[in-house]
Amino acid sequence: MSEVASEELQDCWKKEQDELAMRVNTSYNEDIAVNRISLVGGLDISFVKGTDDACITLVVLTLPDLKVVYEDSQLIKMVALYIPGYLAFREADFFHQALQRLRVKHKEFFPQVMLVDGNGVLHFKRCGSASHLGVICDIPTIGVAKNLYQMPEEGIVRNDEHKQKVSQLNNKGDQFELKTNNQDVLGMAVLSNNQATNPVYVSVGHKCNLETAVEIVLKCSVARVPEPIRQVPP
DNA sequence: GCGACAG
DNA sequence: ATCTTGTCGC
Repeated sequence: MSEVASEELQDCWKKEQDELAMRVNTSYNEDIAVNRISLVGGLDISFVKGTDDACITLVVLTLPDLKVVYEDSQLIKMVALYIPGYLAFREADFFHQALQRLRVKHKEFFPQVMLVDGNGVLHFKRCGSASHLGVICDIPTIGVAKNLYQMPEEGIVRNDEHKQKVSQLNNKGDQFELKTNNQDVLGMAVLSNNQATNPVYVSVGHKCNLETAVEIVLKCSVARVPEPIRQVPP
C-alpha cells in the first residue's frame, strides 16, 4: 500500500506548488503554432492491478500522421499517496527522468509539446500536473483530463447545467468553456471524437494558449483520448 | 463527523 | 489507477 503523505510533506507540496504556479506561462508561443509542430509527446502511467507497481510511459508521435517514433517505458514503485490536487507530486520526477533520457538518447525526437494525462491550469492553484511538469522541464505542455476536476468554491462543478452542455456536444470539435465565477476561462470541454458521448477536459499546461492547446488535442485525436496519451501496447 | 476530489 | 459484456468499427 502507498504510504500516507504526512501533513509536513503536504505543506511542502503546497509551497512548491505556489512557487511553480507563479512560473506558469499561458500565453501564445509561436514555436508551437499548430502548423509548425511535427513531434508531439505524451505521458501516462498505468498501474499493475491492485499494486503500487506502475509503468511510466513516454511516447513521441509525428504530426499529422500520428506515427510512434519513440517509446520509453519504465517500471517503477509508486510510494506517494494520491491526493486530488497534488497529482504531479506522485509522478513528475519519473516523467522528468524519462524526458532526460530522451534528451540524451534521441534528441532529434524531443517533442515540441507534451500532452499530459491530467489538468494544467484547470486547478485550484492554476498548477495541475501538466503545468507542474511544464515548469520543471521548461517545455510546452497541455493538460488532458478524462474527468472534470471539480472546484465547487469557484463554480466549476458537474451539475445539471454542465451535463446539459455536455449533452449538446455532438461532433468532433464541439466544445464549451470551463469558466469560474469570476469569468476566468480555465479550460475547455472538447468532444474529441464523433462517437464519444463525454468530452475531454483540455487546459493549458505551460508555454501555450488554450486555443492552440485545443487545436493540438483535436489533431491528435482518433479515439476519445488523444493518441499520445493512450495506452501503448507492450 | 460526512461527502466530493485529475490519476 | 483497477474491476466489468458484448458490440461496433478503424
